[in-house]
Amino acid sequence: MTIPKRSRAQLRAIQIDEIKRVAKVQLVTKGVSGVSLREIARDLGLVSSALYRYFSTRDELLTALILDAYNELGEAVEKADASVVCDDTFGRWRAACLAIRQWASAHPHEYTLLYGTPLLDYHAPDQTIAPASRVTLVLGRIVGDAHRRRPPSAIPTGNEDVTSWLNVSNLAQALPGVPTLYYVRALIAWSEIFGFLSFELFGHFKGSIIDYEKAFSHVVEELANFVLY
Amino acid sequence: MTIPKRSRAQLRAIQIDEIKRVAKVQLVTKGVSGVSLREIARDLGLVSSALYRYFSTRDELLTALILDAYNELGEAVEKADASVVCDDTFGRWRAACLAIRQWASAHPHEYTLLYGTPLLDYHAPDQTIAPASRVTLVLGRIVGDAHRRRPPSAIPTGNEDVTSWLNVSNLAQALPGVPTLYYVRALIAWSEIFGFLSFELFGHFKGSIIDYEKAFSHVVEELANFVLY
DNA sequence: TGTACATCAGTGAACGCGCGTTCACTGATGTAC
DNA sequence: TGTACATCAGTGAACGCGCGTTCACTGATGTAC
Repeated sequence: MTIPKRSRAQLRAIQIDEIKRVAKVQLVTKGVSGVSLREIARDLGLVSSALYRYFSTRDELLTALILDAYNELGEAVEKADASVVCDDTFGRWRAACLAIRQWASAHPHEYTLLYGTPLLDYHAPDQTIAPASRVTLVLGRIVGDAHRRRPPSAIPTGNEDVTSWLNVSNLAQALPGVPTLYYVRALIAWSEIFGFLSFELFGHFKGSIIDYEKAFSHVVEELANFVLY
Repeated sequence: MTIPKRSRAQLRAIQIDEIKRVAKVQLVTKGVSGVSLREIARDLGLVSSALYRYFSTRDELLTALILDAYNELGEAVEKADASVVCDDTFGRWRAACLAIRQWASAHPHEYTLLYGTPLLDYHAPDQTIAPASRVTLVLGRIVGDAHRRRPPSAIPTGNEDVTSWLNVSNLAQALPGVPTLYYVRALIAWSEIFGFLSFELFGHFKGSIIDYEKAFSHVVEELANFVLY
């Protein structure tokens, strides 16, 4: 009987995963404020100070949870987008949006961690920017592809100067090939997807909507007509 | 020198206002979780148990804050709507939406209390339903008035059965005179207003928007075209 | 108009609980020569 | 291949702090007759 030997680095990685696993259970059952280092330690049969070998502060642990959540969501949406043939921009839009809702429904507390009230006294480190952008980049690419496929005659023109109130260079990067006139629409579509899901999860649609999945898919269609063409 | 005599009922009302005043300061400076009965008592020079004469539990105090916030916002929006001549539905829509944003910007923590992550272990009593509906009713009435003024020829028709996934009787009441086909659009417009404001206040638009007020007013215009005509 | 009694605001002590973080330490595992 | 030293996981006690809620009580204010 040989004991499988794991290196310190391996054991360390395993322990970090264990801590995050238990923390996520607490997140799901009691919300962010219920994530407690002392309770994690208790659950793992450790003394509370032992956790400081892995996370030097509670905020650092929360950051890890946030990063994981952004990456999970981002990966789900990227996969959904990739599962539809590139030319079918409407299908890609639909798939991406449904993937967002699916993830949010399956992980309401993680969703809340990302899109609910920001944590007080918590400041997201720069680390989180890239994972947080994954979803947005997918949506922007789809909108961009849709507009690149439009006949030039169908492209609306306008002469309002938008540079004073929108960050055009940033949006141009996120929405490649999209006419400036559509930037506001893109921002609306983007924020409406999450606005709808927040309203759904936070209970503001109670009494108005019976079947949320069906309602959301109609919303997605309306938004597609609004932003893709 | 006569001491102005106040009845017990008057003194009680004054004390309740004082407690709420201090609680709101805590709400603004430290968020909901920072609202502490013991600290309120300290601020007022009272012993903590004295507060139980006025609020039998912390949740009851929070409910009072929520009610006040809903009513403040509702009143602001009702006034904005009433300040525009009734026939000008676009003007009324614009005024109402801007009033929402103005209130949210001026009271971000109260806004968060109403539209951010719901409080854990807090269940809103039925009391809050009516004040919470005030804003929605104003918006619904404007949309309804807009549709009632449309020539019948311009009213789109569709034959999709919406009753299985929307609460039609409820929506018919909130959107008097609005064709069923527009219910989804109304829900989108409604949730987008708050979705936008949440994204703004919670920092998700950072890097995309420079002048939020101007961006919001464009959003309001797009939504008006989307939902009023 | 005065007395008797009920109501109610506020006191002070206590219950029982939670938390993040620091620090000096033991003992096992890994590394360099 | 064996020894010396450094690294690191985990311990246990402590610091210093917070909270909501209950309960028996005092003393002032209001009410009914």
